[in-house]
Amino acid sequence: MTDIEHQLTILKRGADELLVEQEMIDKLKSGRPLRIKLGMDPTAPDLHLGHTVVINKLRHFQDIGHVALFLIGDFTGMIGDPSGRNATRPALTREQVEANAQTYRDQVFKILDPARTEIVFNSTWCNELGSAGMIKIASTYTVARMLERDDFAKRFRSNQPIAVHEFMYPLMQGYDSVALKSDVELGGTDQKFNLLVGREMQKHYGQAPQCVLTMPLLEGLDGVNKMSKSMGNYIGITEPANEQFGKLMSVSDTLMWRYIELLSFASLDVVAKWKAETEQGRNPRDIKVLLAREIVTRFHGSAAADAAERDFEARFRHHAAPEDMPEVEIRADGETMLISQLLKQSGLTASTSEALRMIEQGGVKLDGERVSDKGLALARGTSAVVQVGKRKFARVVVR
RNA sequence: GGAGGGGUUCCCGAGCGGUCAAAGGGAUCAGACUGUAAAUCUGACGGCUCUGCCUUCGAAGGUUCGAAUCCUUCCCCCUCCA
Repeated sequence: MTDIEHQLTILKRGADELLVEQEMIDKLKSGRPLRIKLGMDPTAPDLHLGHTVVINKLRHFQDIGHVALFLIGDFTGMIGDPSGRNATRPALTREQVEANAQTYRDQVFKILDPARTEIVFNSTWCNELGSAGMIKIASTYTVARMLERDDFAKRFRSNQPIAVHEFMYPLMQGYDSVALKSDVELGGTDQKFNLLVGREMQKHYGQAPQCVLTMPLLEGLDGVNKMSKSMGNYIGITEPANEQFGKLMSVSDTLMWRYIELLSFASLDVVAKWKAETEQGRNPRDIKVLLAREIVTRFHGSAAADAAERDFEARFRHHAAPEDMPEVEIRADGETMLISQLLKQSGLTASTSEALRMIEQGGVKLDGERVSDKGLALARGTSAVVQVGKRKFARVVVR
């Protein structure tokens, strides 16, 4: 396999589409470090694994010698990306944008190699443009072409409002490519239109058009919907190691391979070997542990990954209590406190009714002993490890 | 502007004067089985001082012994016509 082919294999791993492949090959052949653009609007304060799919891809490019341009869309963030939307996005305030931009900066270097990364803000050049510059940009694209875009077309057809400034979003994103002279731009599949506008825009400004590499949207823990904070099916990159480990272990066997493809840096040969082994009867659980370890190590270091694994083993294989759990002090009104009250007040259940239900269903344990008496009263001064279901623990003291 | 159809518990969706805290499905949670996987089975799924009581069916009023169900006003959505 030639060097170019090898690079191409790495870059196309997990990718949805590479446009235009021949152009990509030519760029790689030139031998110079390519400028790879990835833009993110600072809309959400915290990143989750879904966001990292495309950042990982940027890392792949770095690993074979190219330059990462991580663009924080502090200007475009204030327009709001209409992609995949059926309504205008609320614009962000300057303060929100800045706060989020800072978290992004802190978080992306868990993945990217700082030595080969330039962090750029598009307000740098967008603010320079002025009205005249904006009009010039707006003149490069037509309304008809803008309406080709599916989400705009749908909204237009169904008489949902499209504010004029929303047309500016893809144009400004495209102009970013001009300003950065990018060779390749990465994005999720939902970004395809915007990425292609970048090509048009570059041609218009006399540059060679960038190649476009789109990555699939990562499914969340449910394996169905895309990972998102609002669906609650995400693994945040700042979550504690134990949480990340546990959540990864709870992923289904099918989804596991998807996660490996899009999140792991294990080489394709290794992945192929894992697959072969599983088919020959190796427990997929073992592979999942490897994945969980890798991800936790990436965000918390290997010591934390060791600890998370040990904790996981203890808790779920040997049914021990976790190493650290919240400590709660509850004040009793009288000399004793009912177990249902304790559960509610310690926050282990949302309501008294839920507490009683959990006891009926055998989901409550006190120092490892299942509680079967709904009327159990605990004397003041009692201290115990209370467990509800498989995952909720607290060390509770009655005062 | 005109005509029609809707708003029910997290979501979808039945109910159309009492037997309704409200069918069914989904999601979720607990238990069993496991690899905290999937599948499967069982159960739960408004709140509380829990064999009972209280608050829910877009909002506010009203009729009635009794309303998610009937009436009035208001708010919001959808479809068709202009």
